Amino acid sequence: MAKPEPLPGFENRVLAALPQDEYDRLKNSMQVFQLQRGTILHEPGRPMSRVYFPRTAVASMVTTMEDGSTVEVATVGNEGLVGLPVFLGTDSMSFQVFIQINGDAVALPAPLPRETSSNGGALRPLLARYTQALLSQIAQSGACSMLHPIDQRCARWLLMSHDRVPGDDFSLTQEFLSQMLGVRRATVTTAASILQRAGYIRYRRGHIQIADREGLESASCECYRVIRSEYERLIG
Amino acid sequence: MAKPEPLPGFENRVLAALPQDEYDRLKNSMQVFQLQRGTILHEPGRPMSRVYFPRTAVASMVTTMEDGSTVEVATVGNEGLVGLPVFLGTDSMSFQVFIQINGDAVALPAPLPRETSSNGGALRPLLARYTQALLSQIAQSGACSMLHPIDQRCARWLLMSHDRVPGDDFSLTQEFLSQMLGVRRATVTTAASILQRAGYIRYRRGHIQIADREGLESASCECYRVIRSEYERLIG
DNA sequence: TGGCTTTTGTACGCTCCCGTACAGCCGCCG
DNA sequence: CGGCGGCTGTACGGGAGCGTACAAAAGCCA
Repeated sequence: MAKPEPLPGFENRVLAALPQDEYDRLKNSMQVFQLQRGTILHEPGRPMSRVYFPRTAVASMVTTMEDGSTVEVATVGNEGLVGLPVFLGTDSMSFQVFIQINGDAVALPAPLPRETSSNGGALRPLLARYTQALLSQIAQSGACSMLHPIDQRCARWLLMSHDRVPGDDFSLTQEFLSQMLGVRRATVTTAASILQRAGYIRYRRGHIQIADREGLESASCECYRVIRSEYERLIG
Repeated sequence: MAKPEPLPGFENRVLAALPQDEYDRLKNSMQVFQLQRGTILHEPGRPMSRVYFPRTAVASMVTTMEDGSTVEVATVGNEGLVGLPVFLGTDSMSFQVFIQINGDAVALPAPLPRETSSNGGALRPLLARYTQALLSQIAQSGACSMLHPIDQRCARWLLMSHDRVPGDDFSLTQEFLSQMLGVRRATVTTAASILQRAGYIRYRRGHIQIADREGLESASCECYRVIRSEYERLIG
């Protein structure tokens, strides 16, 4: 299962699926943002003022518990968008969303141009199918973290990021990864060492490189394939 | 946090939120099913022929891994429906859905009457908000099972079922509950004993009674409240 | 170049839950 | 009313990951 081909100009896949005229109509309202790791795109409960369509950036949706511990519930990259609630009838959701991997994203203002959000356009059915794909992703990764050991989940996470990023490497600390996976930093160190010793990845001080993608896939659990094929079925 | 008031006639809450005329238009296509525990409402990948709106029945969405192990990803009762994909643009999803607690449900044929699924009606925005609530539920319970000990999760599960069922008791074996929570049956026994000794629940041979709801809530983790308040915000 | 900060490696005891196994018990059905 | 099958209680060793702690190395900045 090869890494997905990047779109020309590293476009967002949802926007790229729009018919030309609809895309053109939206173009005037679009704004491009360079986003740095840690930038917060949405705080739980706060109204959203923009909808972000990542191009090379990758975002994380996380829940925060009362004791402060956090877990990632989903990854959003160029295959999707941040701001589904805007289409689902509210203007906020209960997760925090922030940038995980530096890159850029296209944004639209949150109360979208009427013609776009109403029926008849191509955007709405696209978003509906993306919603279902996201739902599957969240469910599958939830199940995954209950049933599969940390090194497999680690491999899965790296593959999913790799799919959403231009090259073969990106910046990432083990500390950060541990928060995404909901485990200790030390646990990530062990898992990553295994993958590194096997030659699947290489990393040094906050920077990681996917060296052998096929190997990494073999080290991951089935969940990577399940999620990916669901995305392909629904929005591929 | 008291148990939600049952609707008159134990109606499904989504259908009950429809304006009278829209409800009446659908009424002709409705069919009532008595559903027994174990009845399968949807197999992964298979096209859905009906959309089910549970009234007193409760259903579970589960993922099944390649090795056969299963985990519940969501519970659906009178607050929602089984068959969202029909509204999201496909006709199937990647989970299995089956009946968890005996009861009845109203069903509509899967390619819904056109006037209903198109825009302008009251149903579609309702479903959109339910979709978001379901998404939050799935995400929160995923995070929950990573971070919270089994007895708290057990209490949460019981509360969520209690909310969706007419009385204070329902039939449930520890074996079944263990599959829902993704743990060993023996682990459930220990967790349930704790709750029973505290006087929160009473059970005997496949039958459980909620004896002290408030106590049970105190034994549950925050996730119950989080999920419930998100439902109230979105479709309350 | 040298020092400081950030990141990574590793260790140790501990807890929760697993896998497995078996015993006891309830309640239905013959 | 007795047996059988399904449900529940309990036990024991094992393993994965936790909390904590400290050391080493890599890069940044002065």
